[in-house]
Amino acid sequence: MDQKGISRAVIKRLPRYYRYLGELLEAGVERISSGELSERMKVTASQIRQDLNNFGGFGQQGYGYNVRHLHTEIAKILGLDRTHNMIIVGAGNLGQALANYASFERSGFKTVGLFDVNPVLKGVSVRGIEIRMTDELPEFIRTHNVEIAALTLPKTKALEMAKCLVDNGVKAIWNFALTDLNLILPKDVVVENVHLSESLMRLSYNLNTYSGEEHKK
Amino acid sequence: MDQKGISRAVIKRLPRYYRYLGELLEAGVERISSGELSERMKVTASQIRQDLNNFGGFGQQGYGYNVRHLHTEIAKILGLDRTHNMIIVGAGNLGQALANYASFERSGFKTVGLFDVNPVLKGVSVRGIEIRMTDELPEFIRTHNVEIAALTLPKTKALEMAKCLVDNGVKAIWNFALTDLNLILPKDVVVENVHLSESLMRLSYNLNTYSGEEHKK
DNA sequence: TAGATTGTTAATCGATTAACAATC
DNA sequence: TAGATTGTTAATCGATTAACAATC
Repeated sequence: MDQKGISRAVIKRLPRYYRYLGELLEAGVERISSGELSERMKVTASQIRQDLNNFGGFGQQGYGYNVRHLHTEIAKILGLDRTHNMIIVGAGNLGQALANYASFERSGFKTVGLFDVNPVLKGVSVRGIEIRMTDELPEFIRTHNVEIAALTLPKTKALEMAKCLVDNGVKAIWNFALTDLNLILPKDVVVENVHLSESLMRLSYNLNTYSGEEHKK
Repeated sequence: MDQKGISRAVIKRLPRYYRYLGELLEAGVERISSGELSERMKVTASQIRQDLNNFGGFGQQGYGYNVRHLHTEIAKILGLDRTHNMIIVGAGNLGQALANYASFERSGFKTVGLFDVNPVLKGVSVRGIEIRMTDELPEFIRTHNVEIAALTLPKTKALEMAKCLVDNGVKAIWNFALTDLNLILPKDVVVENVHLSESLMRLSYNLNTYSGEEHKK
């Protein structure tokens, strides 16, 4: 259950495997070989086999992989076989957008609370979740078994809030603020960054570089 | 101006350098050495020097890097020295959240239009931008010099819409839909994916793996 | 059994780090 | 000039791909 020393590159690819397997499952496909999957996903079959074998022998020689089984196993690896309670801290546009995203719930990420510092938002409901003030956070975290906090606050407030969350038992931060929380928080707190403006800059770089140019290869 | 063959890993780091340099600039720091910067950013000085030297010798022996100059140069590399017109296709929660994000504008990404298929949204304004119906897209793209389209539609509609956008001259897609557009679009169209649910799954994996465990090193 | 396809080892490729000569 | 720090080459490390023996 506890896999250590698996490279970040492998982990990054797992959700994509999971997605393709889900689609195959829906399409009623029972088995798939690494070769077939590699064609669909445009990666090498070798990579698929190497990646999966980090976690165990999910396939069978001469047969390939059972789609349903592999899908279930990857779900377990990613922790999608159980529910994770999540709160969203910062009920601005982005925070509310996340609260409205029903699809996270389907993967087991349940939004149990929505918080903000702005008193104007107090009591406003988003998809049935009432916005609370941040002074209620410590108690709420303890009483609601909160594991994950999505941080959708301006960078100026993010660091202090992150510390507060961690002090009160939050184990994972989904960080949308443009600051490197991981450099400041205890090492056992998991941080996943979504830095939208950096993503947009990479897009812009590629636009600069490839645009107008004939694509080689 | 046209850098070819620069690795994706380097590009991924550039926006972060840019951010740190911006902060130094604001703090009034004039010069910085790779060693000093490496300490702040928790990367090796070697990596910083290697990365920057892909684009030219921005430093000076015995002195280090001039913060303002380096900041400006990275901006140029990332294409932040000019304005990019962007539209947002899909005016749901996420689309509206992006439209409200003023900070993109500050980096030169200007939201000039907001589109949806839902007639209920027609004419609604978000931050002064009126929501239009998607049948107006082709003309709008041509007349407004649109380079970038943010795709914030459900996956089912994303592919068809992406094709339409590209047919009408969009060169870059900022893709929030959970589908691999890059596998289907022409190779000279730039795609940058923001797959939120995959990000959340990686967070969940790490939560599974590191939680409770004493951190080694 | 013969054919297919995995699991796994070995080879290659690319990215990171270390070292140091060049030079401001 | 002496000291500092870059730019760049060489060494190391890690990730990807290829190959093939194991096996269903």
